[in-house]
Amino acid sequence: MRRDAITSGFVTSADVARLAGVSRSAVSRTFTPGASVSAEVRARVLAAADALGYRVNRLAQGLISSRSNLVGVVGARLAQPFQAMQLALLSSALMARGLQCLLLNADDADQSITPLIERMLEFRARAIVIMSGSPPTAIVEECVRNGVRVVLVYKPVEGVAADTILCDDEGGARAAADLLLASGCRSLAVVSSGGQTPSLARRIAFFRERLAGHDLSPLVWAEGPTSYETGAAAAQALVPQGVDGVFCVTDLIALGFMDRARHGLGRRIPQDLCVVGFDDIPQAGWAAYGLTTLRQDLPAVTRHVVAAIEREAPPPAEAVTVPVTLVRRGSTRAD
Amino acid sequence: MRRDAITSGFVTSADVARLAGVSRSAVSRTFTPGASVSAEVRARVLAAADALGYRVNRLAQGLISSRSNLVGVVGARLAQPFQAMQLALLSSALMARGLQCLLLNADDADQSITPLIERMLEFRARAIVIMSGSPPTAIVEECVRNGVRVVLVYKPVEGVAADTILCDDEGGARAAADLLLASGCRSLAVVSSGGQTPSLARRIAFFRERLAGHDLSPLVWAEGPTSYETGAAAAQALVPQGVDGVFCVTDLIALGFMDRARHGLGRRIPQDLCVVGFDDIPQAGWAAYGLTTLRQDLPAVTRHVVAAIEREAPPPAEAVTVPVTLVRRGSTRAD
DNA sequence: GCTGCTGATGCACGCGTGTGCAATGCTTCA
DNA sequence: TGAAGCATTGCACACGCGTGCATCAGCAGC
Repeated sequence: MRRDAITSGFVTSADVARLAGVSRSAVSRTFTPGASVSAEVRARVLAAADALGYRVNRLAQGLISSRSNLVGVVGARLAQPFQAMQLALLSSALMARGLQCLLLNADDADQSITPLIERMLEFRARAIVIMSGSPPTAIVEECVRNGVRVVLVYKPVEGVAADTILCDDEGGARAAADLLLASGCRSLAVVSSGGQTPSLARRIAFFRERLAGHDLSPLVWAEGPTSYETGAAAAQALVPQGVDGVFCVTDLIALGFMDRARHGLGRRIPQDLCVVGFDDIPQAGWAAYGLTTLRQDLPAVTRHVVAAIEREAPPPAEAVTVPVTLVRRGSTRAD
Repeated sequence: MRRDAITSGFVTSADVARLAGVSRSAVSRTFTPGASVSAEVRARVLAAADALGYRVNRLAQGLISSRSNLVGVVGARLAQPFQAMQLALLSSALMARGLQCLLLNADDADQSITPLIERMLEFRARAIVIMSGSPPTAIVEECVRNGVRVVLVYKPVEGVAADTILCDDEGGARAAADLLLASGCRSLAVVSSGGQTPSLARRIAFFRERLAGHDLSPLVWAEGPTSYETGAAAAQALVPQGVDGVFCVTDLIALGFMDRARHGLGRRIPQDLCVVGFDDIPQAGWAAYGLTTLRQDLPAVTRHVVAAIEREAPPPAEAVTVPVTLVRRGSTRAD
């Protein structure tokens, strides 16, 4: 008993072929750009397809080519401004290229994102973009072996044939240090979270290194999640110690720091305290804050990700580093 | 020439069967819960699969069952806090149920999201969640006809067998009006954006209706995108007219309004001006704002969405309305 | 020893699509 | 007119998997 196209279920190319009075091949070719079909047959097929509401089954299509248009995107803390911006830009760019964005939320994936990557392999994804979590080398190698491109955003993995995109943590941290020093701050601190991602750790390290060149050593806060609340907690602990200049490795942390310093501890910014952030999320530019920060070039990052996915050649041996830009606002003093 | 499992490409169940010395059926049954396989064969198969790095092909799996585990999620302005929260919660909930979240960014889809839904149909998605845009009735009906569940979040479509989830715009708008009146505000305004979604339009309407019961008529602002900047622009225009109480249909708008009123126009909140928002995004609770707002129960919305996807029975005739909660903070005066 | 039953296993088919190959018909050129 | 070339079309196979059906071995009960 054949499926009844009227009653329910999806219409297949065989249904269309029957109605149009042609072979199934003709239907397939009609929807395949560059295939050889006469204008007359094409018209009949299109009419029949339209009448029946035919939609090509991409699952079957992917089965043939043994590769889908799916791109797995692994991310976490998607509700936070920076990650949300990243995802919005990336999903938009992928769609523009005809790629499907399969979103994998790593929030509940304690410890390892390996199961998420495995799921993408099962879907024969064309590529996997890692925006969060540190994938074990083994699983990345399995992806590469199977022809699934892996793009690591801010998450370097050693000795693996995957595209890696980094931002200029070094230049950013140095600029932050230089600006705070130029503002006359001498009692400095750097605020990060307990979850030390490679990028955040580098920002701390380069900031400290730069200060060490001036024989200064900042207080270091590295507890709690990467959140507004962590910034507030850090301010509560550090400001009473006389800190007059802070580099927060994330804008979100910086905003929490500013709020607690001002509204809880009565400090004036930038008169009593200078604050520098990192990322340039929209809230940093809001009038209540005016946070001086290091802007990440997210469009550039997105372009690199898409280029890595579409490139045919193997990934370059070296990571791409995207520059950051200092955006001066009211949370720091003019020189 | 058969594929060489060592060299490249994905391992198939036939490869595993060959190595384990069993039939391909045995491999399939090993990975099918509840199927009949002896412990000895299962062990051999698992060993072979592990040695070869076998991963079941979900594309082929979906082809068999003619239904995938994919859930299409249509959203726009994903970088904005509220939408980002929605997406974060939904993607997490879907993953917990073993469903895949296929993200469709509607930002570049001017006018119609129909092409996006069509793409989901081609992937034989199990369900489609519309968080943004107004799908034409015709395409929704096609989804339903093909057994693809459609869940409309805040986007009612008339006369269609789809689950619809609304929030209590009426109760929220009334609570906002009542609170502003109780605070002694008499020169009121309601601020929205130019892109009138059904939900936002209802908030305006019910707010006006409530005030009309007190013989009051608010100024209405409805221009620009639903953004922080729109709130600032509205403040610039409305505050000089003597407005002393504002209902912003979105927190993001409210924060822009507050910032301009305070830092640009020198008004004190709540002494000179009371502001009520809607949504309760994280920023509303930040110390710099303390925005009184109507909290949406996003976890409840998410639960309803997931329930609608998993339900076997046809969707209920009536929309589900999720209540909102008044969260009082410093942007309004105590009675 | 024979029958009936149960669990394990393999064969073969179908899911919906793309495509190589051969056959067919038409056009063009000598 | 005949041959060659080209565009078009259908047949048949392959993609990787799940599963109904038949087969078979093992075992209990008579």
